[in-house]
Amino acid sequence: MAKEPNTSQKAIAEGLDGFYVVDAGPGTGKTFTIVSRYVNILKKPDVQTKDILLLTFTRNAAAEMEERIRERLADTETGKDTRLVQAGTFDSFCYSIVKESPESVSDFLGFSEKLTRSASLIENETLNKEYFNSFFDRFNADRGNDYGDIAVISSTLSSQMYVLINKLMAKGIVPLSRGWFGGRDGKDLLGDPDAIFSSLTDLNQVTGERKKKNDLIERIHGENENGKISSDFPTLELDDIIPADVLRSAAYDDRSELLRLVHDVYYEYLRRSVADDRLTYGLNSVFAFVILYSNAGVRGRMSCRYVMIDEFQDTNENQMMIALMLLKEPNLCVVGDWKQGIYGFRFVSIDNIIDFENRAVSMRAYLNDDTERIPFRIPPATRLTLDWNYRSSQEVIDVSFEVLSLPGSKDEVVSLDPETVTKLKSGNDAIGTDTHVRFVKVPSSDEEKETVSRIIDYVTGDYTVHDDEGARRPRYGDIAVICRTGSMCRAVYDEARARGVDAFLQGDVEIMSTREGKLLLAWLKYINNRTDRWGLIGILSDMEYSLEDVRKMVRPDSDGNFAEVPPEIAELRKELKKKKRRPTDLISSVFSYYGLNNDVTQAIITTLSSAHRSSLLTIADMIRMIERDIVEHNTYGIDADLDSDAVLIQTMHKSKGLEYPIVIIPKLDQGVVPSTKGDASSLYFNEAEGVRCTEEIVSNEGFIRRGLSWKTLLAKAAVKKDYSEERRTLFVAVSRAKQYVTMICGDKPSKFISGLSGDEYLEPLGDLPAPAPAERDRNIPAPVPAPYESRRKVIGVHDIMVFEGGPPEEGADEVSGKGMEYGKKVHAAAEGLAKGIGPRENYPETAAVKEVLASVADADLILAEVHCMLPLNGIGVSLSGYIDLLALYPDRIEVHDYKTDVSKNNLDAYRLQLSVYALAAEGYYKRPARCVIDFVSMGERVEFEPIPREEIESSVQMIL
DNA sequence: GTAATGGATCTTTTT
DNA sequence: GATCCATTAC
Repeated sequence: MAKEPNTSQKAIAEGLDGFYVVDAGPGTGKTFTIVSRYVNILKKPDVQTKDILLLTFTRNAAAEMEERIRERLADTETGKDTRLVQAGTFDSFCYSIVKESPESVSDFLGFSEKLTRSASLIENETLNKEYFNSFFDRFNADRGNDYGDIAVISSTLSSQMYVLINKLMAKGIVPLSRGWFGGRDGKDLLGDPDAIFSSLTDLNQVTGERKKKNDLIERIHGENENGKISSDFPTLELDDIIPADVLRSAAYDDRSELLRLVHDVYYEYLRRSVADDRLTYGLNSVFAFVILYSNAGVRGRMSCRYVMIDEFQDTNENQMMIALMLLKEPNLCVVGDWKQGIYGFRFVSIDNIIDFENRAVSMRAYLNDDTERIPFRIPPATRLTLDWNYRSSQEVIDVSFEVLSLPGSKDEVVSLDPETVTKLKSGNDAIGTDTHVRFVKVPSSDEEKETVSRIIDYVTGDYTVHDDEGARRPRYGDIAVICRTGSMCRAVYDEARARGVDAFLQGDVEIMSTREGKLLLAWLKYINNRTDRWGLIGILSDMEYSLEDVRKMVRPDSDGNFAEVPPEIAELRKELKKKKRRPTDLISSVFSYYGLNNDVTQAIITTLSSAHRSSLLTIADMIRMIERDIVEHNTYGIDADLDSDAVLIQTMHKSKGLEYPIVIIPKLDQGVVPSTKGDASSLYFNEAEGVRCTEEIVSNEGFIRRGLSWKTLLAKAAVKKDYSEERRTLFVAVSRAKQYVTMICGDKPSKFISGLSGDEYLEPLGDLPAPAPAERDRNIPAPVPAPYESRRKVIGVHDIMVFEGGPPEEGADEVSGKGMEYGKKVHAAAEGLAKGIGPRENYPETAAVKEVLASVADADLILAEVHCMLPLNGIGVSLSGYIDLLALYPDRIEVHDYKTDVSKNNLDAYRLQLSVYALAAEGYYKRPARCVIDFVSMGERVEFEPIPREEIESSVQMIL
């Protein structure tokens, strides 16, 4: 990366006021430029950190951005208070907007129920779908009859309804008590019937489309024979043209009943979530929008003079409107690359960046409809382009750009406006001639094998990798295998492991379907209910008890007696039952009984304990959650161990934002890249068609049954395939590479690879043997031993606290004299107070909390609800928890924790808890910490020094 | 040129 | 079961 900005970087970093759209292709030094621009803005005499807001999408990107800004600010004299750099993810910023004025949501939507500041954001999508599911069941039972046939169909399509509603949220379309807000007052929900009609007309007339039309007629007649099509579709011969009135009724299909249903389900879902004080990411951003729209005070407090947004191609319409309302002055800089917009299926639209000016103008008009929310005219946007790529060789860059104009099927015509494509120049001069793009064709069954052979070839053959330290031979860690699908990733991974090639699968794994998941499930069932056969059977069969023995234990003999359960198991059950209220501890204990500690157990523990933290799961809840995950094939990410020298295997989507010297892209086969899959849902929403359902209730000759809507089938046929997003996905994959790219296809090469290669392919390498570790380049450090044993266990602080008189009540976070719900509310109010937000309700404790805050008013930095981690290296454990209040002074730290207890019975447990926080804070801020327990209900304060690390370690060991 | 037939292959998921 | 493409048939 250039130390001195190049001309285009400089132009962007120095254009400070006004609207800017920055086209930042891969490897163009985007972060560097944004950081420079940030510092330049801050250098202006009248600008403070609070005036600038920097938003991105991933936590990683936000953290990196913040870190690099801090680094630069440390070297730059700005004379400004730089403690509060505002850089974060869109979602976290939205969350803070929601916390700013949760009650506005109800005011706007007309609910009597109120959202509060202690609303919890549930990240786990399984839980969210389950919640929606039970809400939807109830809705259907109570009100299903009001919506006729469509409710009968949709009642079985809960998860599709959930997806649909989430898409509407992403588009900023919100139901009001009557009608819709956003989406042109709901008109968007009908799609574009005119366009549908005209392209349906083409089916009759345009050659090449005729076949599609005939297929459709055939399909409908076929379904008709099964009685699945309503009788109003005419009988047609294959070559007949479909009458215009038939096409018209398909395009302009009256869907008012369906829309009314979707509206009411959506509206009641919002109400229910508000009543339960429960947020998802989708709700969080809709509510943030609603609050900003309806509450001028919040707008005034949260808006800034300068806003910068990174990865702008990934914003949805809702987020763009939020961004506009966050501006005090017309100073907005959006940075992104439409060529890397690959999240269309999440209703992200690259039009935000491509059509930025027009969108901004029409959004402003819309948002300023009745009152001024955006206090300025949208200025003409300056478009700037970063044109030097410091990552890849020119050859790699050229091939990646070529992808953008390749048709995905024989008939597709790519319309690519050359104006919008800026060719990048390679600025990575070190590479020289050490670069290539290769194409290989092998029999389809050998694609994994060839992929692994190509990996081996790269680490053993005559290739040179150039990095900061100079030139050297490639090693496994330089290589990434990037696949379109998760299943191909797994296939390559299996082959690599089988051949002795170190590889890491960065994928989403069905963790609950593994042996680990199923064992845990069995134990949870058995703990929950001793007579749950499936619990005991699961445990015993894993222990290889014979079928006969198992049968005797779970099924009574003729006298009604059960055979005795092995004492070891019965004993363990007793032990585990005690940990019923500490799920993290319970789960870890199950795994440690089997000596299991690996990526999967790690992921299971993290998943379940974070789900527990946000919604207090009981054992029965966890059982349901695991079962649902197994049935629905739900997957969870597993963390990469980036230190080890291993080939990384990941999907194209996951590869975004990363770079590797060598990239191998296998399975460029027909139907795979580009993927020819469409949306298979019955109930769906897209821009062209609007909300539609492929199913309907059909009555034929007196029979009433669930059939297919021919109108929807026709409308679907009217939408042309567009492989643009597939092209962009491959563009992302190829542009990850710095030097070497190998693309592999099977017997049926896709249009993409044949277009790039001109159908010239290298011969397969066959079965290359993997090098023995010693034969690899001597420069390579010895391979890291299997990381499994050293994996760190993360335990919640509460799991090591021992309370007087037994563990706290079911689900309680901590003991509290006034009950756990009460404690939670006081904490939430205290967190609000710390951030300068007055409490909505006044608790007797509020005065005490204010006093505490007053006592730390002179601190440099006050943080509320800080997550902290204390690594205990001696025993391979990290303790995690949340600090209520952290006050940072130049020479010391104060760690506070509020307790609503009415006695000091649990002082020892709290002493341990705060000591963990204190040591964690000391480690982070490198200065001594003191602990303060604020018994806010009793109005007392207990101060002490943290207990030594060794004592904490031994407390942890007690529960391991 | 353009219908019919057969074979192969079947998603992606920041917070 | 949908959908692509290549092959065959006319």
